[in-house]
Amino acid sequence: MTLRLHDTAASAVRDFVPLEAGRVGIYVCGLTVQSEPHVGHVRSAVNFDVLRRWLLAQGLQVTFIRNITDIDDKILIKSAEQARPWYNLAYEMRRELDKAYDALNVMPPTYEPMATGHIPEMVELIGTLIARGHAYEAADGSGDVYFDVRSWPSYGELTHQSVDDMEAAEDADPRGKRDPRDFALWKGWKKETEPATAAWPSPWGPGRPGWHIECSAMASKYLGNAFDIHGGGVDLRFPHHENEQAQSRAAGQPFASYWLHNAWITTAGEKMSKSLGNSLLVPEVLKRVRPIELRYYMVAAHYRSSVEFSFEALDEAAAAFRRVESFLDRAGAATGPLSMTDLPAAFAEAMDDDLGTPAAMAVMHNAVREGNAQLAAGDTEAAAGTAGRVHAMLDVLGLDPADPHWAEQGGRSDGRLEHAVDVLVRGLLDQRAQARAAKDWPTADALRDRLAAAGIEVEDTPEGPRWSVAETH
RNA sequence: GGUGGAGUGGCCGAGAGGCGAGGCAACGGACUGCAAAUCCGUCUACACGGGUUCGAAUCCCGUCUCCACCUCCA
Repeated sequence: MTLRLHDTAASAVRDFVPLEAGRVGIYVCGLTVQSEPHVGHVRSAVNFDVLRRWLLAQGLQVTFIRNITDIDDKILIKSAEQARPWYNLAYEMRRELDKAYDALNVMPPTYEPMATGHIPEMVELIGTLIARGHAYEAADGSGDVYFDVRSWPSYGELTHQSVDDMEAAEDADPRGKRDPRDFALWKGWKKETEPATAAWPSPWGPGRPGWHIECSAMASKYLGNAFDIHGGGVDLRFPHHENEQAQSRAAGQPFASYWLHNAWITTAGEKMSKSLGNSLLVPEVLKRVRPIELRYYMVAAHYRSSVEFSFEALDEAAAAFRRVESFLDRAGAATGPLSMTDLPAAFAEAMDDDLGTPAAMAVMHNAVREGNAQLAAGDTEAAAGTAGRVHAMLDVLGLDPADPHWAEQGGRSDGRLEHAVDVLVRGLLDQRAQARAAKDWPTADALRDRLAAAGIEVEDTPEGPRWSVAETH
């Protein structure tokens, strides 16, 4: 069985063969830290986290790079508006982003390079491009350096476009470009409007790097001139990834072997945007569902399908996940601590088929139903085995409730608090048990209603009553 | 104008020529003092019009609708 992945460059699903057996290098474009992350941003991170976990589950050694763009036009504009240094804004937003990633159990990258920490590498790469005749200094004395698109015949290859068919740029001010499609590698410092802290020395005068060159330089620094997978959101295919590939290859590097792109989370049928307000920022959504439930929602759809975000669908996903969680809870209670067992073959096949998480989820749900039936039949040994498989499947998806990471993220169990509440609830449940023994149903139901009013649900099971905090909203 | 993607049942979401993914909701049954949970069962599909085929949600042609991207910023 071979992992197959959809490669944008090939417009097809291809067998995945690492450049070096047993090792995989992945570069994923992170964010420009200019505003708070919304759920669309973290979807990309979650999708590639699933890819990473699946590769790890195959026993591969994975080097995972996700960058931070911490200098760009928007950061400069916003920080100026807020009258604070650009690096202050970038750092704050970076911390917000880290929090969101962490909340969703996205594994930290092997390295997380920041653009401003790699200026020398970018300057060197630009120098190489100029020396090879693929880049030039702007004719207008601005200090800009541009990539010469016409000098690279395969430009457009990644996104299957021809330069001549591209919409002519309505660029009234070509700013010293030879062709309107040429893009900036280096942006000369604009003394009048930009702070001196945002300019670095270079052979072409003070300035800062263009967006595309950052990723080219950082990818090769940490992964080498040739690496396996480059990922990002669909919007990055063009121009960003097309430009990256053109630059790196024009500099003589093979660059990425596979290009993976995740689709959007949309609202009202459209790409998320700030005009929709704050409702879709990650902390906002996490007021509604637990982080693990949000992650489930994201993993339940295929990474290349756009997902129409709605709170109703989110609630449904949360309900579905609680069913799985409830099975593991009850299986654990019946059989003792659960361990992971082997992954079902159908699950592995689904994951190998371009990370078919929907089909993989279906396998997991079928196992839950089977396990529930085993529990109902009193076959705890079989149920323990099934629960072990469910654990293993959830682990690959980063959704194992037993992962201590979730407890730190405000999961349902906080040991001390739960114990304290348990003692209090047990007292009431004892009273209810007495009432039930006496067939005093009104009293028994009144006690249950009282707990319900406090947000505690009671279920009677063959092993006695269980209580849990209601998840309704 | 170019490039890429989408339209599936009450809802969310898979699949990509034949055997109805899965979940949520609803309804019926079992279980329960009543519930809850669980199990069993049931219902509603493939945007539209043609075509190919023994057979089409899936392939072909046409049409409609929607989305994304098209070179810092726009």
